[in-house]
Parts: sequence; structure tokens; C-alpha cells
Amino acid sequence: MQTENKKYDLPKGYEFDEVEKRWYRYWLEQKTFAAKMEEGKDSFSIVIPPPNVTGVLHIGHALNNTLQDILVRYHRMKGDNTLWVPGTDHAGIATQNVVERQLATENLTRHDLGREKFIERVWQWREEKGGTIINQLKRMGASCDWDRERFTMDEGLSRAVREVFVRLYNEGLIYKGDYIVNWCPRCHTALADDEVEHDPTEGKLYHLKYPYADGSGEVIVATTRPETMLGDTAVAVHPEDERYRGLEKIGIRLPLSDRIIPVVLDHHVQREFGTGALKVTPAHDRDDYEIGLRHELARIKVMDDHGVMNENAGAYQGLDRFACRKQIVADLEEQGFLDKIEPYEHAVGKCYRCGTVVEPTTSKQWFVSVRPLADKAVAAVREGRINIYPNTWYNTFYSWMDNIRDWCISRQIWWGHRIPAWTCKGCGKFVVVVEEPETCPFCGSSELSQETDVLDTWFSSALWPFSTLGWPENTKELQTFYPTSILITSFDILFFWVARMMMMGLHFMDEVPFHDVYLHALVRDKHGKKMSKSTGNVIDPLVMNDKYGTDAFRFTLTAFAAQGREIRMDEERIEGYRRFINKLWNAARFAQMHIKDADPEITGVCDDPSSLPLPHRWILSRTNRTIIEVRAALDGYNFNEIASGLYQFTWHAFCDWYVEWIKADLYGDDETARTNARGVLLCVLENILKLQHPVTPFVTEEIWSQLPGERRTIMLESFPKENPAWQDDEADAAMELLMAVISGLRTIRTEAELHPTAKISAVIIVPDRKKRELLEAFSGSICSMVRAEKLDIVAEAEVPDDAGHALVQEVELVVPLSGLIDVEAELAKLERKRQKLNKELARVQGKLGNEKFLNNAPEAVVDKEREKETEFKVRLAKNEESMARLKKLQ
RNA sequence: AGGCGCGUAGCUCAGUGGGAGAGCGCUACCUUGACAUGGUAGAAGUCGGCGGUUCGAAACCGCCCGUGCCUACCA
Repeated sequence: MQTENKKYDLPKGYEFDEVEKRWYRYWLEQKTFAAKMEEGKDSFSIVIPPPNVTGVLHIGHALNNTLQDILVRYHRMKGDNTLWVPGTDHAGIATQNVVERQLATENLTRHDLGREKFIERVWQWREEKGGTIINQLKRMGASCDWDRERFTMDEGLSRAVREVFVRLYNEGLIYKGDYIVNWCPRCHTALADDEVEHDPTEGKLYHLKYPYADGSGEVIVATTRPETMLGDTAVAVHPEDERYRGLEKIGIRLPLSDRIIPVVLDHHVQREFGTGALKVTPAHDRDDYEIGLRHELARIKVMDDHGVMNENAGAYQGLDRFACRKQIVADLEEQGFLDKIEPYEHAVGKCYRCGTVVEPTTSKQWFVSVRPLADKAVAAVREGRINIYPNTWYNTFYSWMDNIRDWCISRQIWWGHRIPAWTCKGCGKFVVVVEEPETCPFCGSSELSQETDVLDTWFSSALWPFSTLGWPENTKELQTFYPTSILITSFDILFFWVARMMMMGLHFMDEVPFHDVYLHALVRDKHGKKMSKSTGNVIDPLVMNDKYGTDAFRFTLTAFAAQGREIRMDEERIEGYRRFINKLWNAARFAQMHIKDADPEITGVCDDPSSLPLPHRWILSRTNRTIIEVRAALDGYNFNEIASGLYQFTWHAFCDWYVEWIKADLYGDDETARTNARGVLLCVLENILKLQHPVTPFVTEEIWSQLPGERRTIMLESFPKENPAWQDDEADAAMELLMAVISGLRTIRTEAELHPTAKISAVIIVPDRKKRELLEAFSGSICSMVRAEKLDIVAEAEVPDDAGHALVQEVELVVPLSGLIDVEAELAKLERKRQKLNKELARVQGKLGNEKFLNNAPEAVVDKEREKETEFKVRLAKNEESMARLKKLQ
């Protein structure tokens, strides 16, 4: 064993754990991820979708960042000025919640600390815990330029946020106004739509009688929230609803109130629902708000911020909204205005933090007028200045952008960018400036109070592509790397984030923020279910890294990343690719055994392969094709094709055929043959490593470093380029024949149930002279690969009855097997083949007998069908001969 | 309710107009000097169903069935 081990410098199995740690440390120390800004080079840049600073790496991050890392490593090797900007998002509400929960364990609330102290506390939390996800990204092998790590709340980005806010305000694109928002009466904040959870809830539908103003009749309206009737300012019906024709001229007398409210005609009303009449409460319902705008209706708020009825509720003032509901229903019933109450299951919006029923209500909020900004974004996409991959998302994008509403950017929390607007107590005007003013520029008063709201987290992330590069300064980074090349993100934030980056980038940089958008799929479990902690089907990327190695996991993610909408992650696949990594490792181990020293004579072997023996020319030709394929897949973001191209080539072409084929040369005595084999072996392996480095950085780097010669990191090697000198169609065809012959003979062996080591003799009947010469030239290789002790290659021969027989590419393979043939089984198989061939022949002949086919199909297709017809006929004839021979043995 | 997907080998998935593919699993044989995390060979599919377009459909169109997601959850 001692001497055995000396032959190899590499361990038998790939030990990823130690390798990954060692190389990542090395890369960081050598700053190999640092962006260069050299004159005259192409630029490639990506800004990371900043994960929440509270985040923990999940499989979506793993996918997202693996794809980015692949492109970044690829372009870096191509020699581009390459930058990948990392960073995290301050994630307003999420982070505030985390710290509030921490405070809760000390029996404190943020109000106990006060705003300033609380924010200090958040920063402290960020210092201690905020680096978690960054370290996890490093574990994935991400080659971000870590010295450029940014945080959406850091000094530079905060400056950019204020600058943008002030400019938009001065341009009239930011305003403060009333708006209907999702209000949480407990948290006292407006909630974004995605912060509201909708649960199906058992409720009641109240049918109320609303009398006509002239007493001539009544209309019945239905509601789940009767207390809002106090704020009703209209009843709406469909304009074409015959039942209510003319009612708009009469009006309604609102029960429990003396108010006369109008009847408005609006297409929004569904005639089929209930009675087709809708009470309109513009201050407390989103749709009613819209109707109110259309018909210029008054908005009467009947509740305060706590969900308690206010002065507009008259006698009900001071009641909680739910208590008020009971009272109102009782009063309506008593006064005869209640028609009926039905049980009703409907979805009720609840605060995602505390579960309190959300109250739609109007409140003063800050808004961005997005229409002009959105138009620019849509134009950029329509004109192809931004491309979206996969292209199925264009329609969704356009329909979202067409229906876009003004963007509510204020949030009633403490953690975030505080709105840079001050109200002057002297003159009452707004002062909106980048730096805190000492006096009011309008009246000189020094009594200024800043807005207490902070900005929506998405506001700062919308600026990410240029704020991280130093904007508003015109930095070299901005000049070199903006617009960024591609944004890779999950499709669920196309609207929240991607579209807003387009708007902001186009507005402030007058240029798109990125040329391409790649929206990757959502990772689900293998049954298509969303991964969630409660379901228990979560695949933790860090666990996968530990279990199978980061490279295997990355390769799996890449192989799954077709341009679709969902990925069903199956852990077994990761195991499969772990074996692939190990296969590569062992191929390298084999190569290394034979190429211990970098003797100069092997290094130039591949420069001009035209005089090399066939197998070398073939593998170099295949290498060239793989380079072309992998590059095309990289350039077209077809990540799964990168993986499958590498897998097929490395395992099935390189390991299965080439390495096996050249063993005779490597173990033989012919010095020239050895040198050629060693040279090509090393050259192809080097190309594999470089091609695969972007996907599996660790194992490729480790093998690379173990290869002979002085080697710098593989990251500094140039990515393989198409090499026309390697392309060799003749070699491809010749090897295909050889491989088909070998496989055919092996099949005969197996089917005769010969022992794998048993020697055979074989006859190959080749009418074609060129093919015959080729086979003769490689008869030695054929013999060793099929374990034949005798091989006759002839132009024609009688096939003995008692022989295994096959036909490949017009070459007959004959293996005499006296007494070893299972005649019945063989006949049955031939019969199955015959039927299949007959079926295919019939189909082909059907086509060729069809005038329309001959007239309409392209010539090449017709020719191909003719070739098939001939081929099938020959094979059928041979099939019949075989059967005839076998029948003699019966 | 609308919108968007998906349905291809036992499983997980590629494949967008011209002879059904991969990985895993399965079967048989094999410790041959890179690797048993391996090798060789093999079995296995009415490409969800029904219609249509086409000379030709797994692919394009329509309907149906099954399944998943996203909006709005509508008084």
C-alpha cells in the first residue's frame, strides 16, 4: 500500500470541506475578486439583490447568487472589467421587528427607549448580527468585491436617498396627500399591500334598507362592515341597471343620519351581486375611494388611528369599531332599516405582524407620482434597451406598469431613511432639503420640525444600481460600471424592485440601470410545494454544502436553472452531481499520475493537432464544440445547458472514451504516442477545468493547483475560446464509427452472457473501403476495448449460423459463439426489432408516397427521409438473414 | 373571479414544427492498474384527453380533465 499511495498526490476521493475553506481564504487574501477598471476593456457589472440584513440564506438566495457568480467568474476570466457589488438591505419593518422582539425579552418597547435610543439599538444589532447572510454568501463561493460591500442605510446611500427625494419633490413628482391605505390600528402604521395577510374568516353580511330621499321606495345594500355606513357619501349602481333607472335624480336618505346622499352611476358595480346597489364609503374602502375620486364624493372618516369612532360618528363617538358595529346593527334593526343578516365567509385583511384586522382608511402619506417615471421604463423595455429573460414576463410587466398607481413611500416606523422634509412653525411651509436646515428659507424661523415618517425600504433599493457606485458624485465606478450588465433576481419582486430601479435609473442617470433582467424560478420541494418551516420541507443550502460540497450543490442549482417558473429541488440530484465532481476529481487524479512533470515537449502538442492520431483529434474537436456550446449557454443565460454540456462532455466523452482509449498509449513503450497522449490529456483537462470553474470554483481551483508547473489561480486564466484548428468533422465521424462498432461488439458479448474478461474472436464485414481501412488501423484498440483475441476485418464473408450478429453504420459485426446463443431469446428480440423497423419503414414510405409532402417539405427533409428508407430496408434485410440463420439452429 | 404556468420513462426534469432525451432509480454481469462515489450492457414512455391547423404536431390553436402559483378577494 505504501508504494501504491506514492503514485498519487491526490487523495482517492475529493475532500471538499478543507479545500473550500482553504481556497476561499486564499481568494480573499489575494483580493482576486476586486474589480479592475482598466482602459480599453469591456465592462461587466452586477449589483447583488441586497438580502435583508436580518436574512438567513435560503435556497432562493443560493440559486440567485450561484447564477450571478457564474456570470461574474466567466466575465472576469474573459478579461472584462468585472464588478459584483455586494450589500444588504436595511429592511425597515423586518429589522425593526427583530429588535423590538429582542427588547420584548427585556420587557421593553421601542417607546420606552425613544426614537433615538431605539435606532442606536438597531445599529448595535446590525453590528453584532447583521453579517450572518454575508458570511453565508461567502460559503456559497460568491466572488463579490467585498471591499465594496454596501448597506442601504450607510452614509453614502442615505445621501443618495435624500438627494433623490429632494429632486423629485422639486420636480413635483413627490407630494403629500390623502390616500386610502391599509391601516393597522394597533401598530399605528400604514401597511404595504404585501404586508397584509388575508385569511378566510367566518363573518356576516348585513343587508341594509336605504330609503329613497323622496320616500317613494328603498334600496337594499349589503355590507360586512355596517359601522362604516356613518361615512357613506353615496350609493352606487351600474349605469345600465334598469332597476334603478332615474334613481340618481332622487338620492338616498342615509339611515341614522339626516344626510341626503347622491346615487352615482359607476361601471365598477356588479349588477349580479346582492341587489346591485353598493354603499360608498370613500374614506374606508379602497374601491369606494376610487369611486369617490371618479364622482368627486366627500370622504368622511369615522374612525381615528386607534380604530375608535370619532366625532363624525355622532352618537357613536368613542366606541371601538367592533362595539360600534353591534350598536349600529341593533339601532338599524330597531328603526326598521335592517333587512337581514347572512353568514358570510370572506377574506379579512390582517396585519402580518400583530394579526389585527386592518382598517382601510385615508391618511396623510407621501407619494411618488409614478406615471411619468413608469412611462420611461415601459419605453425602455419596448425599445429593447432592457431585455427580460425569460420573455414570458414581458406581458406581465406591461400589464403591471399600465395599472400602476402612485407609490406610497411613507411608513410610520422608526428604522429607515427619515423623510427629509421639515414643517416651518413660522410660515407653515414645507422645507425639503438634503441636509438638515437651521432656519426656514422662506421666513427665517428656526422652529422647524422634521417629518416623523421614514421611507419605504424599496425607495432606497430602487436606487441601488447607481447609489452603490457613488452617485450623486460622478465617480469612476459610475462611469465604468453603469449601466450594469444584468440583474438576476426572483420574479416575485419584478414589480416591487425591478420596475422601480428602471424608473429611478432612467430618471436620474438618463440611462437604463441594467441591460438585461434575468428572472429565475422559485425553488420548491420536489412535489412542487412551497418550502416552509411549518411544512418541514425546507432544503437548507448550508446543510447541502456540508453534505455534498458547495460545488456539487452549485452544479445542481445550475442544472435546474432552466428558464421556467419553478424548480422542484430534489436532494437526490445533488447526490448525483456530487458523484460527478468526484468523477472529475478522479480523472484529474489519473491525469496527474501520468503527467507529474511539465516536460516542455507535451505543452505544444495541441497547437496543431492535424498530424495527431484520431482519438486526440476527436477529443480536441469535441472540446472545441463544448467550448462553443458552453459559451453560447453562458451568453444566453441558459444555465441548465451549461451544466448538461459540461456533464456530458466530461463524463461521457472525456472519461468514458478518451481516457480509456489512451491508456494503451500511456502504459505502452512508444515514446511519441505517450507524449501525444500526455499532452492532449493535460490540455483537455485544463480546458475542462477552466470551462467549469465558474460553476464549480473550488474543485477546479484545487485540481488546477495540483497540475504540474508553476500555476497561479485559475481565476486569472483566460476562459477557453473557440479554436478552429481543433474543429475536425472527419475525426468526429470516424470516432463515431469506431465507438459504434465497439459498443455493438460489447452488446453481443453481454447478450451472449459472456464473462466480462472472456476473450472473443470477431469478424467485421465492411464493404466500404475507407471504413475498412479505418477499422483496420484501429484494430488494436478495438481488440483491447472489446477483449478480442482475434479480429478479422474483411470486405465480405459468410456469416456462420451460430454467431452473434449486429449491424451498425453499414458494418456487420459477427462474433462466432458456438453453443452460447440463446436461440429463442435472440429470435424474439429480432422479431421485436423487425416489427419496429417495419413500422418505421411504413411511416417513411407513407411520407415519401405523399405528393404534398414531396412538394411542401424542404428538400433536405425529403432527402433525409429517402436516406432513412434505404437504411431501414438494409436493416430489415439483415434482420431477416439473422433470423433465417437462427432458425436453422432451432 | 381574473391572470400566469405546468402535465414527456418509476422519480426529478430538459426538449417550440421533421427519426422520443438526461440524471437518479431498476435489471444482468464485472473489485481490469483514475474512480465500486466505478465499468459494460439492458428494460422501460398511447409525450394528460379530445378536436383543429399542417405534407408533417410532444411542440402551434381551441375545448376538457388534473395540478400549481400570482393578483383581487370585491360590497
